[in-house]
Amino acid sequence: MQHKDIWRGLDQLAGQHGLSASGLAKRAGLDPTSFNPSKREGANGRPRWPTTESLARVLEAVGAGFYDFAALVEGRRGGSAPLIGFGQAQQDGFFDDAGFPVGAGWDDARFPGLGTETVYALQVSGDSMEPAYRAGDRIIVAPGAEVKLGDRVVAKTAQGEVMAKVLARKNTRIIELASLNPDYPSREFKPSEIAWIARILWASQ
Amino acid sequence: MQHKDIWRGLDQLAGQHGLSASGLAKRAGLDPTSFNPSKREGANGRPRWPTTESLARVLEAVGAGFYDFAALVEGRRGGSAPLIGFGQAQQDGFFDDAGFPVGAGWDDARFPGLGTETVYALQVSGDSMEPAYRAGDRIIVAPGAEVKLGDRVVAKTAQGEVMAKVLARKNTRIIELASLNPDYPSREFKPSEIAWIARILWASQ
DNA sequence: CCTTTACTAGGAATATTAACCTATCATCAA
DNA sequence: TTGATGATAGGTTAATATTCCTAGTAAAGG
Repeated sequence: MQHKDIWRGLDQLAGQHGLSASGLAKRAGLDPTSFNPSKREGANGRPRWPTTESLARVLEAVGAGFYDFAALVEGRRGGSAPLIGFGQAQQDGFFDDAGFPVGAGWDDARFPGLGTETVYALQVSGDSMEPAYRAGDRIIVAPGAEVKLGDRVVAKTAQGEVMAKVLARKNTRIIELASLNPDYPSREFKPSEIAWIARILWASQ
Repeated sequence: MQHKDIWRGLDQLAGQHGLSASGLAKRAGLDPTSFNPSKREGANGRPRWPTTESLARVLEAVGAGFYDFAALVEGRRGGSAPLIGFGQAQQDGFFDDAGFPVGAGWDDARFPGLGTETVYALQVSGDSMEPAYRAGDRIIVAPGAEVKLGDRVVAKTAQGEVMAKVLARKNTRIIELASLNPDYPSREFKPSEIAWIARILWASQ
C-alpha cells in the first residue's frame, strides 16, 4: 500500500458522494484545504499520509465503512489472494522465515466463488467419493457459475438424486457424467432427466 | 470506526503472525514502544490514532493487505456459506429449480482461510501431485493456521524445497511427511531440516 | 455580467504522533 | 541461577499532519 493509494481512495470516496476532496473534508468537519492535491506531498517530495483520525471522520460523515474504503484503496474486492506457481515457490524471496508470503513477485489472483456470488457447501460423508473427497470434506458449489466439459460438478436428477461427478459430455440428446473415481463407469442421462448441474469450485483439505 | 477498533485490529494482526504489538512494531521498523497499550491514549484521555504511514509499514512487514486489516478492524467475517450434508441434499426443499440453495434447513458454515486471515495460493504444474492435485489446480495455504497430524500441508525444507504433503508425525526428533499419493513413500526429516510447515485449506476443482 | 461559493495553491502556527530514551518486569535460554 | 531479550510504562524531543489564513481561479446562480 502506497500513500497515493490512500489519496486515490479518498478521491474515489468523494466522487461516490458527489463531492470534491475539498468538499469531503468540509463535510467531515475538517479544513477544506486538508486534502488539497498540492498538500499530498511536501516541498521535499516526501509523501504526506492522512491520519487515521481524519479517515475516521470522513467515513463517519459519508456513512461508509473502513472495509469499503480499504476496498477502494486496494482497488479490489473480496475473494483474492497472492498467487505463485510451485516452481517459483522453490526460489528465495517469496516467503519470510515463518512461511508468510513476502516480496513483490506474487500475482494477485481472484478466486471464483469467494467474492459475492452465491455459493453453498456440501459436506461429504462416507467414503464413496474417495479418493477425490474424503469423509468430512466440504465442497463449495456455485450454482450460477458456467460449467464446461471436464468440470467437476454437482448434478441433481429429476428423480432427486444429488451426486458429484465430472461433466464428460453435454449436448441436446445426452448428458454424460463421469465418476470422480475413474474405476467407476460413467452415467448417461437425457437432458430431461437432469434437473440442474452446478460447478464445484473448491474442496476442503 | 473508533480508534480502539484500529488498535484492536493491530493487536489481532500481530497475533495472527505470532507477535506482540511490540514485536509487530519492531518488525515494521518502528520503535518497539510505538504500540504500547499505555500509549493508546494521552494523559488527558485523548485517543491516539496510529498514522496511516505506520499502518502501511506494518502491513508491508507482515505481507497483509489493507483490505484484510480493515476487515479485522470492523470485525467483519467473510468466508461463510450455507452448508448441508450430501444426504440431506437428496431431500426436497433444499434447492430451487435452478439449483440455488433455498429453505431454512441450511446451516451457516464458516470457512477457514476465506475470511480475513492471511492466505496465499500456489498453482500446481505438472502431474506429480495427482491424483490429489492436477496441473493448473490452485491450493490455498494458510501460513498462520494450526497444523495437526493428518493435515495436508505445504512444507519448505531448509534446503529450499517446497512440497505438498500430509503431516504424518511430528515430535522433537522427527517430522514425517507422507506423500499425497499413498503409492509413494513417506519422507522423514529432522526438525532442523524443515523451515516451515503451512496447512493447505482448499484445492480448486 | 456580477456576485457568491467552491476549489486549489501555498505559508505559518498549532496539535499530534513517532522516535528516542530510561526503567522495570517477564520470559527464555544457557 | 544468571544473563539476554522481549514487553511494557512513561518522559522528552523531533517529525509530521492539521488548522488557520491568504489569495487566485473556476464554477454556479441570479
